[in-house]
Amino acid sequence: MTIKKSLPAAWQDEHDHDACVADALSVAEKICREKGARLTPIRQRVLELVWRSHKPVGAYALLDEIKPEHKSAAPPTVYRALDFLMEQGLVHRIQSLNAYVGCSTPDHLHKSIFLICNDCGDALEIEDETVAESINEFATGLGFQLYSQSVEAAGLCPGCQA
Amino acid sequence: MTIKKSLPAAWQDEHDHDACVADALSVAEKICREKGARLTPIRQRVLELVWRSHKPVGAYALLDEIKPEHKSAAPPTVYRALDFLMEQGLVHRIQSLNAYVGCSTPDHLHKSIFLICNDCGDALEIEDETVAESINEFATGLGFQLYSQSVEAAGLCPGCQA
DNA sequence: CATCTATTGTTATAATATAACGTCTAAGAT
DNA sequence: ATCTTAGACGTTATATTATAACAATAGATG
Repeated sequence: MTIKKSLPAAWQDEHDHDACVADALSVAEKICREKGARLTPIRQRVLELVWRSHKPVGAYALLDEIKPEHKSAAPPTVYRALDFLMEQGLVHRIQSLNAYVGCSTPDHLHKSIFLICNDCGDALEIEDETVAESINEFATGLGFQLYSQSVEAAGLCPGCQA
Repeated sequence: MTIKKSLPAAWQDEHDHDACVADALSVAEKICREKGARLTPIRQRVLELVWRSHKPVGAYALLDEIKPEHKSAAPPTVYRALDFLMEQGLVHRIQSLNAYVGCSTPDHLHKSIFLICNDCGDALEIEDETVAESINEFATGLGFQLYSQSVEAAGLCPGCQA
């Protein structure tokens, strides 16, 4: 199931963001159930907030949103939830922003490229094997054993080039 | 001029690191002279320390090295120098580590991939157009105007797989 | 020399992230 | 059922990374 389209339209496509979030949550629930991972209320709430933001969101911004409704929330609360969600592949970290986004296609393992708009701050996740495979070939050719990779590009999205 | 080889041997190749650093400094001097950029003593020293480290090095580690010899050094001292060096393409930032490395081939613009060893912490810069071009095609196809890109891979280098 | 701009000094603070340890809860074992 | 245990969460403190803001100085340029 694909939640966000990896297409030019994706940047204009604001239509059913709430439905998107709801989908993401139900998919997450299913994935965690299958893996025997516990999607606790805090974790679920953090995931929901990450998705609602729909732009990469910082840990402390999430904390600010959670605090009113969860008095005991502190930085570890959020970071633990984010760590869990990243382990489950439900959330990605955008390294260049120290921020987090919901994974568009959490139902299967994949490599992604992020296109990050310097103007509006939106990040588009592109599921990709081409680039991933090139990187893998480089690494293999050098005898390097690859565990993970991060590909982030910055620039201007179509809507912000005006 | 290529300072560090982008080859498997690069990981074993400790031979003439001092010469490497000296080369890097003289190349940097030449580049700055050509551009009319001022490679001040502080900036030169930071560049040298980055090169001496030969692994990605954090800003505060650099600060600790500079303080004894430069009493007025403070975080902005280092960050300003790093910003300058990055603008000149003499240093790269490793996003996944919040750390900095000397650029292997500062004499010309290029796109790089970093292979980062999770065990020894070494980072190998690979000059690359293949991956860069793939990313560029993705971006262009989506109407995205690309400014910069960051490709980092983590794993185990040949020497650390034992 | 006068002026202007880039660089550095200095202090303070923002922003991001983790350590360490205690408590509680929920799931499986007996 | 209750015991046990591992994982989750609470809590406090602190580490790490980075920038803001403004003053002082040095270098280039006319």
